[in-house]
Amino acid sequence: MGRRSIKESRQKEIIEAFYELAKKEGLENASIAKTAALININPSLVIHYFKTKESLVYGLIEYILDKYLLIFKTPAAYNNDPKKKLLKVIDNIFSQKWNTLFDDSVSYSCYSLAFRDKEVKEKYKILLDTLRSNFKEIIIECNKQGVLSVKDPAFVADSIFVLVDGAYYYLSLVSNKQEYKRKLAQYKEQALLQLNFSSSASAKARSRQLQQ
Amino acid sequence: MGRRSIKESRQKEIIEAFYELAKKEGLENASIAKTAALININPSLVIHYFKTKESLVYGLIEYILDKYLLIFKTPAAYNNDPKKKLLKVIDNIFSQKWNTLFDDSVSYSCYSLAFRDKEVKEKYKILLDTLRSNFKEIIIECNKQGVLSVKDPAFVADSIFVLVDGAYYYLSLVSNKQEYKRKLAQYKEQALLQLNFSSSASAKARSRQLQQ
DNA sequence: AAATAAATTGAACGTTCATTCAATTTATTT
DNA sequence: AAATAAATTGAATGAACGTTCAATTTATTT
Repeated sequence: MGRRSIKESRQKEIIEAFYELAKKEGLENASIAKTAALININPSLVIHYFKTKESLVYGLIEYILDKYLLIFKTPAAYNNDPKKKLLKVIDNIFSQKWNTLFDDSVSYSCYSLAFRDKEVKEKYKILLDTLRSNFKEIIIECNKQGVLSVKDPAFVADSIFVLVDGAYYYLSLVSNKQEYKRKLAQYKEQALLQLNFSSSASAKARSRQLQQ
Repeated sequence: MGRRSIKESRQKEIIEAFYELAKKEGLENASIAKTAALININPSLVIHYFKTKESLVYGLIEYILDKYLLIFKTPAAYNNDPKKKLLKVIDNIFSQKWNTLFDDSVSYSCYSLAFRDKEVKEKYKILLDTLRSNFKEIIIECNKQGVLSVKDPAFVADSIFVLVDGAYYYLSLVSNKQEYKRKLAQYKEQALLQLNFSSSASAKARSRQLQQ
């Protein structure tokens, strides 16, 4: 009896507000008071749902890490077509949506916490390993169906995510839209190249380049 | 006349203390008061040399960015031997010293400021471009001397730094020392592979893998 | 020794912070 | 309608923050 609990939805609402605030002003400037003001609630209500600010930040990190897995979201129709699935995942990774969603200071600020917080470090490690593992599985599926013949799927999956993380590290600093677009396309091609998918002529030229 | 100014050395001293503090407690928890306490000076002396905390952070960023260029520091004797120089630079990048110097939360926290601060963004962009450019020049030297035949030095230089940044993004989360060492060696080999330098048998195996 | 200017201190300011606690409101059950 | 429990508020706390300003100390020059 008593009132129905809305704990989970309220927590989510608060985390989302906290995230929006952190995007605008930086994680280091995102406070409980400002978060509460953003959604017109009392600061002590935030404390009621997250006992400390620390646990609010943990909530934010889980929220962010969950979003990363969205890159594997592909139409159900692709489930029996691993090649389509693989290409869609790569599209997701190098899409404009993905950029604007994850090229932000909040991700890097949260990541930086891993250096001083063992729990955060483990969570991030698990995520990066999960991303690689999921990708590896798709490659293996492609191998089975004969649309790909990658000898070491785990190695290539790792290589591609290293490429992705390194690519965005640079891309996030590129202000010129033209340059951004060009670079993004180039990195995407390099990813496809690692799988021996490659469409454009320039990609083939680069393939020769890399193989000297 | 009057007293001799020690502005520059004092500023450097303060920045270094601020950096050490930020390494231990995180940039977001590094305050002027704590910095002053660390070197036994008055907090207002910090303000005297850096008018605002913001400019102290700018100083920190410049301090950090300068350190990155140290990877190009090689024995003067290598100046006429670009191959040795190139290999030494790669050694620097993948060395333990480099790791402990730059695998820290402060670097990522400072980097994250680029998303909200145009000046910081430009400084980082210039640094990353400088790293690539310097590396490219060494490759070109190697080409000239016939010890390398890289067709697109700029492209390869970019690829290698993307690899480096992506590699450390993952490596920074690896707690297991064995795994760290193994992965670091693997990424180093991948860098050498991009240049068609490759020593070990496993590297050659991977070369075949990548070229299918 | 007097003049000078930089180095340094120390007290004080208002602001924001996370967190506490008791009180009140609101929805649901009996 | 009474009981119940969660939702929410509001006031208050002490600590830390960045910054100010005037006063003092210290080293150098004339």
